[in-house]
Amino acid sequence: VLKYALLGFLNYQPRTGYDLKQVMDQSIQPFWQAKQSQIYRTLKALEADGLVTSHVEEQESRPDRRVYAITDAGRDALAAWLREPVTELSLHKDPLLLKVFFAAGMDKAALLSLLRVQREMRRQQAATYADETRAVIAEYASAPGLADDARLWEATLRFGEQFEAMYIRWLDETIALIEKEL
Amino acid sequence: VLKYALLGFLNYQPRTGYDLKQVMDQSIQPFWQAKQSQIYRTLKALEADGLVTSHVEEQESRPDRRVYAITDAGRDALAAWLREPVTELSLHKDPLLLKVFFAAGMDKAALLSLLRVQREMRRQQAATYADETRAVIAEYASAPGLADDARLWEATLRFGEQFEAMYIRWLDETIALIEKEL
DNA sequence: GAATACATGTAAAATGTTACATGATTTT
DNA sequence: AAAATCATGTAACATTTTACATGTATTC
Repeated sequence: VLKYALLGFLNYQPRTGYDLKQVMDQSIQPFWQAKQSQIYRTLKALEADGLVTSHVEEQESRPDRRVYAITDAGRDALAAWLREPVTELSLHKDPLLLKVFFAAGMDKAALLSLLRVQREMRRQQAATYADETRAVIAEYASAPGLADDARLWEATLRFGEQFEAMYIRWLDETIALIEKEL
Repeated sequence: VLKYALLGFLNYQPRTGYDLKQVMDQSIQPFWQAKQSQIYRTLKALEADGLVTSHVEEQESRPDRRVYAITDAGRDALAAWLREPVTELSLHKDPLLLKVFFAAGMDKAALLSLLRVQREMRRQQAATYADETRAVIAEYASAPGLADDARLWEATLRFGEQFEAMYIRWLDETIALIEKEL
């Protein structure tokens, strides 16, 4: 799937692996993530498949950049993927919830601490979406002809915000439960 | 992390790889999943590390079962993991949201269909949690001495339910947005 | 008669993470 | 002067998924 995320961004403009990592972290982070090294590897695979091309731009005082651009075949592949139905549910893997599930044998104070730390991290993440991610989207949206795109970007950002809000509500509920009843 | 999930279940009672797959799918599915083959492999790794032991039970007319049991070292490893702070945010990877993000070039009707299919899948998942998962938890909770455990199991189940409810709300919102404004 | 459940596993491919490697520029 | 950021990537390792492989018993 990372392939299509990269094609999606390259469909707007050519970029380097480094650029792609930046823009992914600033936009689709709530529902897709990839490490730098994986992005480089996937770009090579895309090039081998003829879905992108690349050329090296020489630079002074910085390493040369390899800039990738989408090809017509790449655009076709992206469009085909978008049309494909999504038949599976997305999966969430969460070590914190796993710990809560098995926490009966645990010290109550330790469990509460785990939940409170997580609450702070979630609050911070929600703030990042509300400030930074929203600003990045607004900036990209200012380009002409991207009004429809921006509407959809905002919709996905709202998903991230609502997810964090739900998570924080659940943490508050669960902290209260443990304080009172366990 | 799967290691600890398996240790967590084996800490209640010995089980086979097959059993573990069943119980995982019926309880922690909202926040952890593993394939059968991965479970078998991880059990072998746990045995090599001395955290579980196994013995073969012969059966007529069915393949022999290899039953795994947790060791003292395994219990220690589980307890140590539970105490470890969770420093990272859990990540959600969702191809549907990725498609929405890049859907500007897509046919409006196709996008709406994608969202409506997802809505039905989420509704179904929420129903499964409310009926089946809740029943399985209630059954396990009826065993003596598991009242505290059951409280925590229910808390994690509520997370699953609230996640699905949030997702459905977001889908309704987004479907309405696209119908009206795009 | 076909599908599902029971019950086990291996092999290969794909995906994801961590560590290594380099070196300039900018900030503290 | 040290640390962080910009900018690029490779290599090794770990995890996860998919496909293959086998065979009985029970249910639809």
